[in-house]
Parts: sequence; C-alpha cells; structure tokens
Amino acid sequence: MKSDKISEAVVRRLPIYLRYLSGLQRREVATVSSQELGQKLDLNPAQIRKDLAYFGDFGRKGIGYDVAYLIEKIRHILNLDQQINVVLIGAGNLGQALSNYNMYLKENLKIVAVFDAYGPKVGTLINSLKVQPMEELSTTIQQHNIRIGIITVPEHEAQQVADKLVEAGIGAILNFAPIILRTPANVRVHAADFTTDMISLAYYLDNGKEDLDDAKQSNTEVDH
Amino acid sequence: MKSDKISEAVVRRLPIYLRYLSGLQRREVATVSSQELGQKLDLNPAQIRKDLAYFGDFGRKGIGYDVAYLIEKIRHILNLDQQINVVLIGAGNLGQALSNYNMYLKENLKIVAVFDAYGPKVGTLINSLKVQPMEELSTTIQQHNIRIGIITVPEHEAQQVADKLVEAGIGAILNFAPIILRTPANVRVHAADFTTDMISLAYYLDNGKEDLDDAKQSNTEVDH
DNA sequence: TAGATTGTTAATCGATTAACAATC
DNA sequence: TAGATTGTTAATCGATTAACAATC
Repeated sequence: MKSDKISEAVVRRLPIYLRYLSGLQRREVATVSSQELGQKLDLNPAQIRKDLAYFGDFGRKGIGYDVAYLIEKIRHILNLDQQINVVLIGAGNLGQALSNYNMYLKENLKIVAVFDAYGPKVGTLINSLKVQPMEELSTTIQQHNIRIGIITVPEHEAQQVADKLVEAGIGAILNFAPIILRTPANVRVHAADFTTDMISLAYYLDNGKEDLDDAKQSNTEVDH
Repeated sequence: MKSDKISEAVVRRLPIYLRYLSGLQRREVATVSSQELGQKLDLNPAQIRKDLAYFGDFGRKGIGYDVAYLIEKIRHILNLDQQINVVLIGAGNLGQALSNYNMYLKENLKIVAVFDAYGPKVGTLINSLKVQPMEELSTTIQQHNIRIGIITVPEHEAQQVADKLVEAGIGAILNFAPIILRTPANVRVHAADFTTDMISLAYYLDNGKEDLDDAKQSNTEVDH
C-alpha cells in the first residue's frame, strides 16, 4: 500500500534494515523473512512487513524477501542511489573523528568539505580535506551541490552555523551540539547529541528502584 | 501523580529540560513556565507538565516552576546527585573525542578509565587517563564502582565487549557501534550510532531540485 | 480581585501488534 | 499438496494534546 504519509519512526528503521541486509549480502544469504529480521533487530515481524509495504510489495508470499532486491529498494527510498555530498563544520576532536568514520562511504554519503571558524585550524588537513574558512561556506555548498551539513561546533556557535547552512541552501542537518536548532520546515534536523543519551542512561541505573523493561535499544533523537 | 511506570520517551526528555534549565540558572532566571519551556524546546506545554508531574508536584499554580528547585529535582530523578563513574572502551578517534567532551562533568558523569584491545595503544595517555589492556576491565570496573560503559570499538568487537561489561557488573551501556547489542534485561543499552541518523536524513532531501551533480570535489580527496 | 499557570482528566492521535486470507 | 510467509485489516496499546478546575 502506497501513498500514506510515512512516519518518522518508519524512516528511522530503514537504515537499520539496510545495515542488517548488507551483512546478509556479504554472507551471500539470498532471502530473509520478516521473522528472522525481527529476531535479529529486536522488532516485531508484523512491523517490519508493514514498514516495507508502505513503499511497495517487495516480498514474496511463502518465501520472504530477496536480499539484494530489498537492499536496492531501500537504498532507492533513502535517496542513496546517487552520491550525497556532505559538509562538516567544526574541525575539533569530534569533527575529526567523524570525518574518519567512512561508514558513510558505504552508503553513498560523502564528506567533501570541512570548515572551521578558528583561524589557525584553517588550511590544516583533516582526513586529506583542507579545512576552509567560514567565508567560503556558501559558495562551496553551491559549487559541490552539498545536501547535508554536520554541525560539530560548540554550543554557542551552532545556531549561527545552522543559519548559514540554511541560507546556502542545505537540505538537512545532523546536529551534534546540545541545543535545539531553529530551521525552516523544509530543512530537516536530526539531533545527534549523545550527552542526552548518556544522561538518560543514568536514570536506569538501579538504585533499588526497579525497572524491568527489556533491554531494548532505542534510537534517541529529537527532531523537528 | 506518582507510581505510574515512566515511559522511555519521558526519561529521554528529562535531560533536555535539565539542559535548558541550567542555561536559565546561569542567566539567573528564577522561574519558568511550561509555556516558555515548550516554546524553547519545541514541545507541547501540557506534555512538559505531565512529564514533570509523574515525579511530583514541582510547580506552583499561577507562578510556574522554580528553576533551581526543578533542577535539583530532575538531577535527583536521574541519579545525578552522586558522581557516576564511566568507562570508555575503544581509544580510537571517536573514543578520544568523547573523552575530551567533558560535558559529562557538568552532570556528575565522569570517565574514569579507558581501555583498548590494541597493544600499541595500551599505556598511552588519553585525556590524562592511561589506556589499559582489556584484561584489567573487570577488576577496574569493580574497584572504581563504574556504572556505565561507552563502547567505541569496531562493529565486530562490540558484542564481545558488551558481554565483558555485563559480566563485570556494569549497569548501562552507551553503544556507538552500528549493531544491536544483546544484553540481559537489567542492563540498559542506548544506541548512539549516528550513521543511522545520518542515513535517515537522506530520505528527507527533496529531490525536486536535482541537478544531478557531477560531484567534482575541489578539495584534495580521499581515495579508497 | 484578575490574570496566570499548574496538575490532571478526557479526547485524540498515532504507532505497534495480532490475526488471517492470499499465495508462493 | 503442505508449509511458509507475505500484505493488510482490525484490535490494541501508548503517547500527545486539549481542556479546565484549582489555586497562587
């Protein structure tokens, strides 16, 4: 069934499916059932079938899903069948760590430029990209058709950087700074601030008080 | 209203409240209403009142919430009125970046030990902590009463590390590796894998304006 | 008193899960 | 055919929002 609007929760699960499917493909597994996926990913099989059915009839009754075909489909849904250029703003420790994380590459996301506001950082190399000054942000974004920005600057600079990204026509932002960014409705922001995750973990340390939930993983995110 | 069971969504919002309240306190604002909080945090005021009311009657009708008092209460709810010791496993780029992020300190979370499986890393200093070999993990956790573990090792080592943490009696895990960890129900895991966030962002890029980029990267490129 | 704002109940909305006919 | 498994509808569960009496 198509044409319903897709909820955020569904979209959030697609990369998780993709990740596991890629593993299957590497191991040359040809098909997989919603049951197996559910087991491995801690999700209800009905939910997985429903998620996928939003986008098309990808499975075969009695058989399951063809791994290669499903990967192709999910990649397409996520716009990953073309390279998506990414800019990183903030060449501090975290920024450097992320730029090395070439995880992205596997899924056609690629950091193609790095910026920093701090003079002495400019011109240095981060993972073989030359750090550029903020003045060049807008033109670089346009020249290289950069669609996604990663913000790893300190809290007090984050909103300002976001504004510049928006102005330059960015499509989406991954924000590591611990604030709620204001952006127009057409620019999606995902919060990647791990201090929030970290702190909420402390709640579950049992100090006598009990919480007998499953040890489910949860992806943690505030967006708007 | 007490004694309902608290949903994960509620707990996830508490650190966000705390963060904003701390900012107010810094600016010496004495009280705040659910309305203002909602506006600043992109949340419904009724939701905020309801969240807080799960834990007690912290506000005053007609007035709002006393900032200092509410901070104290939320800190207490989150177990942050005592120092919580944290161990970091994986002294790679990301691990180093996190160890510098002393954001935690503000909220009584403190990384007190760092481990790595890779021989040459052992003994080096990370943010003035000496990297220890994995063999010492269990005793260190017990000696220092470490409650939370941060996993920043490669994907294929993550489950094994998690097992060791569980065995050593850890209370909760923040997992940066891109897999679903298996842990007993009493050990909570939060997924902090940002590649998932990143990839799901791509879904929201509107492809109305696709100028099929030739993606010529100006900067010196990484090759692979 | 008048205005503001909480705590809480009821209404709404949305997401997950169960169940099963269709069919490979 | 018999067994497996999808796609989908209906049932359930849970979370968000509206509304308002209580009260500062």
